[in-house]
Amino acid sequence: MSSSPTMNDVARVAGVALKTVSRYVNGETNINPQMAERIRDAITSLGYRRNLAAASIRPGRTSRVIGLVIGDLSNPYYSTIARAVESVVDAHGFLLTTASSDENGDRHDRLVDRLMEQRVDALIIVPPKNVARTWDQVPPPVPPLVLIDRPAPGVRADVVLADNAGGAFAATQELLAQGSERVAFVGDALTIYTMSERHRGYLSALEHAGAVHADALVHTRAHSLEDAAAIVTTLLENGSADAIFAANNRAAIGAVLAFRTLGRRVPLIGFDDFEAAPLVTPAVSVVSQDVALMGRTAAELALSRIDGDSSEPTVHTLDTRLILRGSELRA
Amino acid sequence: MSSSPTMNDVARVAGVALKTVSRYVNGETNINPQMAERIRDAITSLGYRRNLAAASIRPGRTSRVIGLVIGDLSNPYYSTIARAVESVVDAHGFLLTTASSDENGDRHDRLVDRLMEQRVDALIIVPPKNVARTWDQVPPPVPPLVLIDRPAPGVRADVVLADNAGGAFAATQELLAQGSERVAFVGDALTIYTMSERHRGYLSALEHAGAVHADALVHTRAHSLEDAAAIVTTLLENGSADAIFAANNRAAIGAVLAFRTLGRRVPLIGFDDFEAAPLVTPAVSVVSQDVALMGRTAAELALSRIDGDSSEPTVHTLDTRLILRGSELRA
DNA sequence: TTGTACGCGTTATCAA
DNA sequence: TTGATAACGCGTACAA
Repeated sequence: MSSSPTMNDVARVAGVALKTVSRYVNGETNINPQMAERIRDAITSLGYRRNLAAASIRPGRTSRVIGLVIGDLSNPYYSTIARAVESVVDAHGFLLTTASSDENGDRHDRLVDRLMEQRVDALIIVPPKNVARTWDQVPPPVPPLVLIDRPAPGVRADVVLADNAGGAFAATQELLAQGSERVAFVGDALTIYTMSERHRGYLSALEHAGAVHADALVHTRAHSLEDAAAIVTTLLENGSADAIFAANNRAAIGAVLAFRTLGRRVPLIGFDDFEAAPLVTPAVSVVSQDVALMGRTAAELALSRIDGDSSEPTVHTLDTRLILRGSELRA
Repeated sequence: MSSSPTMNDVARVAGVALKTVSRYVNGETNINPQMAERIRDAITSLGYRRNLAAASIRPGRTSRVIGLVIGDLSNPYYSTIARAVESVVDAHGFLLTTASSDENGDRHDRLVDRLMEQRVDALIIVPPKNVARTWDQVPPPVPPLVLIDRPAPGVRADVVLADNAGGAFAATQELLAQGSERVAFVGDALTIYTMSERHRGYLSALEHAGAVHADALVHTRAHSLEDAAAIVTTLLENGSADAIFAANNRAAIGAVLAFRTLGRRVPLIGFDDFEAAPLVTPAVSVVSQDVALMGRTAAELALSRIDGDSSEPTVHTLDTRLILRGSELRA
């Protein structure tokens, strides 16, 4: 692996000064056409390529790379965000470095530090469920920061959220409107921001309709498909619930599996769409977040901060949409 | 946004020489404990952070970033690859910059150029379906290169492939073993490497069993769910096929939709697993590729090349696995 | 063990 | 319009 030709090599071969090559490479116009041609020839004959890392250490210059820290790139929710961010920043000439925290606070912090050492121009982040270090412990300067999906304590950053409470409200309300009277909440721990918001919307809809609210109807230990399926099986067998609001994907799929095993079902609405939802029978109704829009919005916020916008940080709460496919109906 | 403190600032505040700070930061041992403490204090009080971009331009030093160019990060196939690559390279201290080509050759080449200008230590690539520039047109030096999913013309690079032909052979053979006699091939254009391999395996199984091979059974225009559904509908309505080998995800899902609409079905096996496959009725049998293993293998190859391994490039063909869930059976 | 001086590839200043 | 020279932040000979 021979070493790369440098601007100096190009200058030497073209018989011009270093700075002239720099000008040519950076597309400046005030250049003699003959020199330009000599430079062009030297570049192609040497196979010269810019060294952006070297360029980026100059004062006022940046890496034109944006860092994204999410939970797990192989999770469709996060990969949709990543792709949306990539599309927007690419259109502005930025590369995207992606990193998965696995929701582990220490790992998240390590990745953030590494990205800052790499001098990314902005950080777009999904805060980990298990926060280790808070942002006020991070010494400045910190690059422009945008949070997705969840807020984080003690940060000065733009935040892009889904209307979790509103979506849960709409789903619960729809189940009640279809004649259900005891709607169960099946989800994960309420210490998770999105869960707590969805739970809030669920309670609010019950209250709004004057419907039954019993602790036995709220289940916050559905950490896996299997957990969710077991919970739903119990709910149906003891007849305590006559409809289910599944507060995330796993809970919804678990409910479908339980229905299939039991051979009977109750009205169901899930939160967050998934590939299988329209394909199962009955097709699963969901509260849909526009995940790609969340990514695009975050990317645009990051770019405008890079551009120098120093106005107060904003919170963007994006609407959710209730997609009814049949599973919300009584059997 | 004030500017970052540098090693020089730390040296000044700590009252030591620049080089001593460099030694401390790089974890060298031969350092006076008192100086080490003064340096540590200066670092925390200033909020000093290394500038890895600056470090990387030194001769013999590298960016410790690996570039990944895939088709579309929001596609589960690619995001699984990306995550697997990320896990492996992260464990070795590398960051991962991911970029989506959308299978567009020009875009792919642009991204490759950009990543090389950023001086990534290796490139892991899924060649685009529409190749624009071949690798022998890229001037050296080129970083270590690993190809995933498809070969590319004129490259010196390690390649990681799935055994597409073998998987298709096994699927077709299973359908024949279940008593089908006219197995249709529903897929995309045979100009796509993986499609042509799967088609080859399909033909080979037919020949091996002495089964019917008719041009009317081979359909290579299933570019979307809808295309596939239409093709399968026709095949069932005119009775020309009594089993379907769906050569990719979209074709398999399209077949399921057609079955549902028609109210009847024939034995079906798809290629490449998908989230909904076990959830629909009947659960869809598939040829499964270990996509994560492909990513891990590619990452390990890249790392060993970075490590200096300059042996001949290798081709790794990973086994596929036939997962039978019920859809391969006669109704 | 610590420090000096220089170079990495690039861009910016300023004079020619 | 072009060029000589000085940074940018860091690591490495080599000397002290």
